[in-house]
Amino acid sequence: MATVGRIAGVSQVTVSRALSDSSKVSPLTLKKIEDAIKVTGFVPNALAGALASQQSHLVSALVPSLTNIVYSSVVKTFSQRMREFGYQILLSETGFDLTEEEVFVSAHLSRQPDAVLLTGIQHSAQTRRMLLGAGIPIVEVWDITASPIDMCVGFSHADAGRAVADFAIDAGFAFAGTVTANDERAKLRRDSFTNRFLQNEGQSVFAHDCPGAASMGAGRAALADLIDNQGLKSGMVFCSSDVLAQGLLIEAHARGLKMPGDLSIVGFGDQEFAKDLEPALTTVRVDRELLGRTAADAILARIMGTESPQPVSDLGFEIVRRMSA
Amino acid sequence: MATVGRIAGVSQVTVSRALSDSSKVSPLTLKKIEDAIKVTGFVPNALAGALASQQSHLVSALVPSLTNIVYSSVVKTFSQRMREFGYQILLSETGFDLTEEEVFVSAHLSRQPDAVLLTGIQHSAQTRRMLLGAGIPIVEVWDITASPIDMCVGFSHADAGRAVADFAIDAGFAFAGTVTANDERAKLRRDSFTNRFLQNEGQSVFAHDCPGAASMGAGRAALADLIDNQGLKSGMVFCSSDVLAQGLLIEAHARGLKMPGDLSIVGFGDQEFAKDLEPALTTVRVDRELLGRTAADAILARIMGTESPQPVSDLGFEIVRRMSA
DNA sequence: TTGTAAGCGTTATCAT
DNA sequence: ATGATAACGCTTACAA
Repeated sequence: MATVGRIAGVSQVTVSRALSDSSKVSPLTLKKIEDAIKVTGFVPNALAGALASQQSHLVSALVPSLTNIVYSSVVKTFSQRMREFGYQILLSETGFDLTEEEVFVSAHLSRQPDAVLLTGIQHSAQTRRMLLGAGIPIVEVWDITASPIDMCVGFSHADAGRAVADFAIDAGFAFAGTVTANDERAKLRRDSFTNRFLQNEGQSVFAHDCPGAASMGAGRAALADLIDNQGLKSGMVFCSSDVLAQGLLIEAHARGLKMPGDLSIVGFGDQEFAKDLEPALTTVRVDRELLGRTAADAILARIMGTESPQPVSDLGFEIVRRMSA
Repeated sequence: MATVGRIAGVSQVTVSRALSDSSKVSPLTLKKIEDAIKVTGFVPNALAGALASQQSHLVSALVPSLTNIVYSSVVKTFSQRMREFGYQILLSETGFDLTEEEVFVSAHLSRQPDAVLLTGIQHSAQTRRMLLGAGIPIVEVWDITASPIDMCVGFSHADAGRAVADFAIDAGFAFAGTVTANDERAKLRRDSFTNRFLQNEGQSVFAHDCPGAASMGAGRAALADLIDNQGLKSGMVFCSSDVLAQGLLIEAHARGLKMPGDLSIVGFGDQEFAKDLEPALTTVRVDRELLGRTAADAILARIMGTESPQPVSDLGFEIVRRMSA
């Protein structure tokens, strides 16, 4: 900046002003400064700027998985919205591990982010403490709780599980199955589904828990297990994700099963491909774009300080009935 | 740090030393400092540290899409590897747009990253200039060129297209089709496939270019177009991604087509689900984990300065023959 | 082993 | 409208 100033014939501060608010310098000097910047190829040092202004324009985001579109799509809209306001995203993958998350939170916080986006409402005590101590807007997404660290935007997984159970009961199923990936929120849905189903007419629920992440292969294996080992003969199976459900669909096809005749399948997430499956997948829709945007807006509202954002926003969900169930 | 020092009864520098290299302070003072840190809940300011040391321990990564697993899986392994060495990732989505990329490069560079990861070898002149001027390791992934900005790791898309054409010729197909998403590298594969196929026994190539990103729905629509509008009756169709190929598979099933009998389909990427499709998908395997790790290692080697990394590494690809072709 | 002093490249506060 | 000066919170000589 000093160099740019020297070339433009002004002081370093004037260059700083020109860059942060061009209306604060005269048109003539602005022009000279712009020229000097072009000549030198000057790129401002945002680190120094952040240090001096106490505003990093950096937002930290922690997700369980970068490769799971369910999470990455939220980050996508979140990033886009934050970017409109000049924020960049420091992104890390915690892998569903609270201890890892703690390490990342600490590392991210040291970069002085202006806000933090977390996935889920389960965090270690130390994580909560650090976050609270940072004194910046914190938003937890994908779930809701009456006592967020700061703010949260999501929906009730317990409600979702129950809603699918009611759907199954209404459709007259006596038997059901669950196929669940290794994800806390998925387990929550599974449990509330099972409880509700059994409390109402449901006779029994066959359960298959996938050891790792959701994948089509895991879905195929799950249905094979349910049928071959657990003796599932008919009914509706509730999968913790559309990808898993797709695996079941393929395995069912391979076994010559009719859907929904012999077997009904319900997914979760309503990913783009769900409607294009054969049969089209009945699933639970969650508006992930809205999730990301709402999270961003909650943070922005707090940063701008104009409107005080509501601490918890329940975005709900919707069962989309298609052909598979 | 000054506060921590005061409590521990030492100066601020000593605290800095204790944190950066605990062996540089006496065990006794180290203990006192550690206690003081615990009491105060002190978190070092990485911004100030980076400003002073000229080392941000931040690495910038630019990808076309966050939600396309093909790119996110590379970022995943890249991040993991970089993290082992204490680097964090500033990630942005450029959306296949060179002008957007330029804006992001400039924004990222202002944060003084220690290295940059770019996707592809096509960049605006201004982007190249800024990157070169930054004087840090730059690695371009997913493609190779004899003249990278700094380093590149990937494979030849032209070679891949030709290899699939040869595969088609060897299998005796006279007719072929291409289904291509709106991605420069995919178009490159399509063109070299088509040229090679026609130069050798191939009679004609039906082409469907998807307007937007790859999706299952786009794949279904593509096959419908190829058959209903373009008159494709048989042959092998080369898709620019496994997701697209999956869409073709589903559409073909829905039309009662036999595969590979009536139609043969080849995907690209060998995503996890490819082997679990019905029929299992013949596709081109690219080792994305290796890609991410190699990119990270190239950067690390340059940063450490011990071994001088080779500027371009060709990781190749492999046609995985399964049932669909 | 520890401390002092200078400096990293900005922004903020006051003057002028 | 512009400039001088002091932070911002660290690291890196250099000194003790």
